Amino acid sequence: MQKELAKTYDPKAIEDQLYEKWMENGYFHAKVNPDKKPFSIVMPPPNVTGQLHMGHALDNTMQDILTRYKRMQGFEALWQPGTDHAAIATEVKVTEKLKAQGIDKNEIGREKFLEYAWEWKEEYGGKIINQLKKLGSSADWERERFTMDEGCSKAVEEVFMKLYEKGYIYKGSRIINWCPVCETTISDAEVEHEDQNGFFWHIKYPIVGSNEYVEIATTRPETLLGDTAVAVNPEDERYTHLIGKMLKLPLTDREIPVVADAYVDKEFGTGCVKITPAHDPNDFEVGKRHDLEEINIMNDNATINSLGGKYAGMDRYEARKAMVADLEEQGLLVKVVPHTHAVGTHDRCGTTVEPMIKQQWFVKMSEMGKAAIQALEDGELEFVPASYDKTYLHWLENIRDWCISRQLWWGHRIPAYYCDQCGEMVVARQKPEKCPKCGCVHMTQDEDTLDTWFSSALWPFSTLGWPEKTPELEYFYPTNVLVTGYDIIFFWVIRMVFSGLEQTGESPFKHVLIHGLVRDSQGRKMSKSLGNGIDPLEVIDKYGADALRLSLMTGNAPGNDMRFYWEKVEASRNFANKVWNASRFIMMNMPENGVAKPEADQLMPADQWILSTVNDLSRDVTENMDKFELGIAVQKVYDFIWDEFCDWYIEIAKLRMFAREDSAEAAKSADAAVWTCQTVLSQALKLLHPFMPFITEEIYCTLLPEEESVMIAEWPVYTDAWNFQAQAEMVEKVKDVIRSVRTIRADMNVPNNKKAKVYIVCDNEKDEKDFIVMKETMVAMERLMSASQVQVQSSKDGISDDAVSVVTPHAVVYMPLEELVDMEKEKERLQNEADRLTKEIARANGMLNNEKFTSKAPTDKVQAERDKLAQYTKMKEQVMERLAQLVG
RNA sequence: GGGAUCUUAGCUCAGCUGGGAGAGCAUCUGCCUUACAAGCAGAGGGUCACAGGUUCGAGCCCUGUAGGUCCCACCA
Repeated sequence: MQKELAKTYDPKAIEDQLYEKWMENGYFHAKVNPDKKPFSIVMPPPNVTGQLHMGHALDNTMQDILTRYKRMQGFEALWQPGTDHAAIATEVKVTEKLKAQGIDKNEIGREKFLEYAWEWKEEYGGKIINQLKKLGSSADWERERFTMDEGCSKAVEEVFMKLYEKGYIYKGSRIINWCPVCETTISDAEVEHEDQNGFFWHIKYPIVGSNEYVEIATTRPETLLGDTAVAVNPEDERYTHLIGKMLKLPLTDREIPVVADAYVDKEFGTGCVKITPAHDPNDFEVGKRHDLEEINIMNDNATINSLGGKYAGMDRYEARKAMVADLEEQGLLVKVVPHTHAVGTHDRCGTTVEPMIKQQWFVKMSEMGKAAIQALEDGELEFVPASYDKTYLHWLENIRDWCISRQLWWGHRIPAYYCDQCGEMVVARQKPEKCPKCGCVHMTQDEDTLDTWFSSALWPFSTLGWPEKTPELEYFYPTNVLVTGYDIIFFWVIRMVFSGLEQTGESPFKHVLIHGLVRDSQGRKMSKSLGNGIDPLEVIDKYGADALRLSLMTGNAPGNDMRFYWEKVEASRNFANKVWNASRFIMMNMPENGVAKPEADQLMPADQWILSTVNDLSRDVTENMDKFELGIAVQKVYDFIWDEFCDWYIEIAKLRMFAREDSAEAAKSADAAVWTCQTVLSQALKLLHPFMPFITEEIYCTLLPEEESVMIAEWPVYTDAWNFQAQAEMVEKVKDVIRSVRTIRADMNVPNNKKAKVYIVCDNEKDEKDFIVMKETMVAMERLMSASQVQVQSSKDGISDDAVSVVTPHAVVYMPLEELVDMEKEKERLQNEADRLTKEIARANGMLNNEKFTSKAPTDKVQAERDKLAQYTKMKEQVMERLAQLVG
């Protein structure tokens, strides 16, 4: 019994139910299978506390498409999912939640806080995963991982130990980026530079033993308290005499030297730079070169510390204000000049970063960075699009050591232990029982945790069981593709690459498929503060997941940003509806017991044409998929289904299906048409499935009740059996004629119900024969042209002179329309056509008369041009002949 | 300061290794033709930012200019 499709397409009615079915049948689960080739993708783990946004929707749709495609191609396809603990993001949220409950994080302490954090994770961690499921994601949820689960933590510990033992991880006192609000260090990648309007304060630093002074310009006067020198360029004649002299540091009782350093730009500012080694990365370097004292003048919350004299306790900006006022009062402030400059801010909270010197843990990047560069240059790693190569290389070539310690609680704790008694440090997998130096049994673990990206850098192999040599690791690693946005290349992609290379000796993936941002309709970034975010779940609720997915995939090239439009989703939904109704129509016309595959001679040219077209389509789409041209691939499927299959083939096949009862012959023809519809549709559904999994599944299983799922169906492969070149050409000839007739009728405002006889006149036997065959086999021809009758003949004998005519490449079409024809208008139309052809002929002649073209261009291009010339010449003759006839 | 990228129809964007400019939406004209008005059939609309160059041939390759976007960068 044929199952029927609902009358209107309602995604809500099918999506959840189908997803349930897929889960139950275990289609998403991938296992080590030596009989199949592996294909694997790791999902960029969303934050446990995250909420699905358009970026996730795009990212995961692309991954799902690739996974489903490969799975259908017969690969053992693993899409490895999981979530990220997202150290600081989560810690901030948990802290805020506790605060709302009147609980102070610092009062309850680390252990208790972590309990709350885990509770939070348990409560919200599954949320985003469920949202991803709504999209149709076919990830292997049985393998879901978490960056802080036991295995991943083991991998983190292992990597830390190995890098430490190799000397790649070290602890050192360096200048780092400090966020005074989050009170933690952050890496260079987490600092966002934004131009801010500020000032240049020009300040006098008196020269000791003289009435003179040097003038320095600074954007941060409060750091003056930490100055330990003033630097000038050694070649700056204005100041050479001062080098080595001492200056009186204003507002303090300290004296500081003038040093010479090439870092100073003579042309910029006053040419004198105050040096604050403890609060500026450049000054830090200068300080090292000149062995200057490093004076930290700030507390962790960016208030001035006890070294700041009267300013102690003030916030950095408060102190700035007070100090500027004092300088002015003392006559040491020369001027204040407005100045815009780049200020480093913390990407998470927007706070201005304070450079500080602190003891932190670092990963030495030089060697691993080089390996990562090499991997790209060797082609072991490829970006799609390749333009991101430069971004990647440039970053790696300029990479600095990675600060990995964070003053947070939520994360992997650094496996370093200190002796309470002598301070000896031990880095070990297990807490040492006693100090190896003094034997003290009281060892305390380092308070800091690791940068969240330290664990996600290991994601491609930690999720597969590394450091154990698991079968999964052996089979699925390295992964094939990584899909992600360009905004996290630095944070994540690069770190995965060098970590993978270092730990496994292989790049963790071959291709990196980069996508852009989904912006709002005005091109703005979607953000909470602007309130312009579109919730993917709302889109799914209104239009279905398939419509959302299609909208995200069409008309967009890799790496490019795209804008979100509801209109586009609507268009996608309309396409879904089109597919739905075409399928419904086919099923409505399907005999109770289905149809058998017809004998080869029962297929009409039109049937062969559409089979041939879908055959070509499968080849083209596969090519695009393999090149990651997902947008182009789905566009081709869309065009095929709508334009070729629905608007032409079904319209052509309709009448044969309706005429089933007429005769035994008609029944056979109807069967052939139904079979072709069913076959072509099922092929098209397969090609569309990776993009629109739900609707294709629902239709496929209804259309082919014996089939279990389109998900596990075989991806269409080009076959010679469906190569019907000649028949395809015949159909195209007829389409030309039909289109021409329609255009003429529309131009002349001929109502649909006014049928006219149509004469197709061919001047050669081949075309005439083709049209006769088509007329005999394609019963819908008249209908598609609103013709009362179609007659194919070799001359215009018997056609009245006042018929309208149109010249097509393979035939001249005549339509006697009697009183409806305005002969003047008809002449004008023919004249326009003649003019157009004249131009075409001139163009073709121009090319062919160019000896350089004929000698240098590929022969097929030249031949194509000759063919066109011949055709246009013929067509023009026919137009002129007709014109002469009308005039005469 | 360096780099990337973009500039194509009214709007949003495609356009693969160079060989006669495309889609969706919008507009206009006919149609409720018994799968679909979330539809059907037609139509209009582009010196592919500008200027050079390479080539038989350039939206596509090269150089420069203008404008936009983004990334990186230690000019205080």
